[in-house]
Amino acid sequence: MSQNQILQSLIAENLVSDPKGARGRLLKEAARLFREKGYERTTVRDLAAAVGIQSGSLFHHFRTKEEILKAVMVETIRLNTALMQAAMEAAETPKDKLRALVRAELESINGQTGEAMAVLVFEWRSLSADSQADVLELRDIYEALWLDVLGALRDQGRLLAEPFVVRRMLTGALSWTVTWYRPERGGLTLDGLTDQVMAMLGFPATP
Amino acid sequence: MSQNQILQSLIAENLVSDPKGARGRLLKEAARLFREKGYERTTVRDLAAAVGIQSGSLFHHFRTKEEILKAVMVETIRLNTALMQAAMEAAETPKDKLRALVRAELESINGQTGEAMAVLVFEWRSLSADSQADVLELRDIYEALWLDVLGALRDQGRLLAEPFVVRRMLTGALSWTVTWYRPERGGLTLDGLTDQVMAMLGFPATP
DNA sequence: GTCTATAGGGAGATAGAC
DNA sequence: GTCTATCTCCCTATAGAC
Repeated sequence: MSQNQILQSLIAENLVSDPKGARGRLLKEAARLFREKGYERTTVRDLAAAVGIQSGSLFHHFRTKEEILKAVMVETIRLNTALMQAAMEAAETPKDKLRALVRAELESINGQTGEAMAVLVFEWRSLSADSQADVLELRDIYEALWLDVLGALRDQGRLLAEPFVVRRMLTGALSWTVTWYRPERGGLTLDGLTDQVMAMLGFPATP
Repeated sequence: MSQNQILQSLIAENLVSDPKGARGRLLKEAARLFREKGYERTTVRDLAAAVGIQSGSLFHHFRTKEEILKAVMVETIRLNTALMQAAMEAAETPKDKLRALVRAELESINGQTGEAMAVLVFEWRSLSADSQADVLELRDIYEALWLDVLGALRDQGRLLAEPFVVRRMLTGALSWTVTWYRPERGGLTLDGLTDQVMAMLGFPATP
């Protein structure tokens, strides 16, 4: 399945909003603004203006501003879990699966859903404790994918560190790329960056 | 020089505030609150209450709230640059120097200055563009230390990836530990965590 | 150097017309 | 489903007394 087909099927199941609809467009703009200015500095007036309505009208779609933040995060995790699963299925060996996961996460962070992924990392504290608990449940599915693959590499003796530590280090390292990686400025492509991450972990690029 | 001696000499040079003085205590509380609730959600009333004064009195010490954020960041970088330099001087080989840097940065992030280090990472966007430029200058000195060591390892053929990419990955990975690493809960000591990071990079622990 | 009091501005959210 | 109008609250920062 292509990335677009995955998105379409999630929309059909009502797990993520159609980016063409009113709700989907708002969430997309919200992700952009939250990433750019931070959740707190983004006002409901900013959000409304970004989709061309008045601030009062927002509250027809969402009860509170925080509900918007939560929706951005929930839909992002749902989409990316599906993308990761698809990326892994195409790979055969644990090493190839790891590469697929790294590549897919870098793509999530630096591609179309990058703004929402950055929000997930940097605006976490702005989410209420209750909402955090809900979102964490979804995250566990996603993390299990990684731990399986890293565990297999560890069993093969090709990974010297503990899988759960490596996963947490990679979470930080890959998320952080959003602050510095600029593919459009030339230099490093997404595949090149993936090669660098694999090389850092001791897996030389196979040309 | 011990860590405490380094701190004392920076205080003597007026490069960081004495934690016992009024300014130093405020900055320490500010770091704690900014880390806990975020800069935007922390009010000047919160800051004042944390040191037992009224909000209006704060503005006798700092002209604006943002000036407090900037001071937290500047003093943190100054202290940590000095700590890193000292940590490196004690090591001989590039590998040992890398370990010393990793250990020192993990200690900065998870030790006494951890709150301020986390603020540096997570509240960056809350700093005005002008202040960001000032702080970035200080950061360059700090980063050069890392690139020298990673470059030496690369020359030795013991590092497969590009030094500047590895440094950025490590910045993310090590900063991220602040969100999950809890030494007091047992399990992993700071040295153990350092070993894990080194192992991840392909340098087995030497017992 | 700290206090009290308050100015001045925006913030999130609501109500009811269309 | 969007508009206008507005409520209420709380934020940063200032002023002047002590």
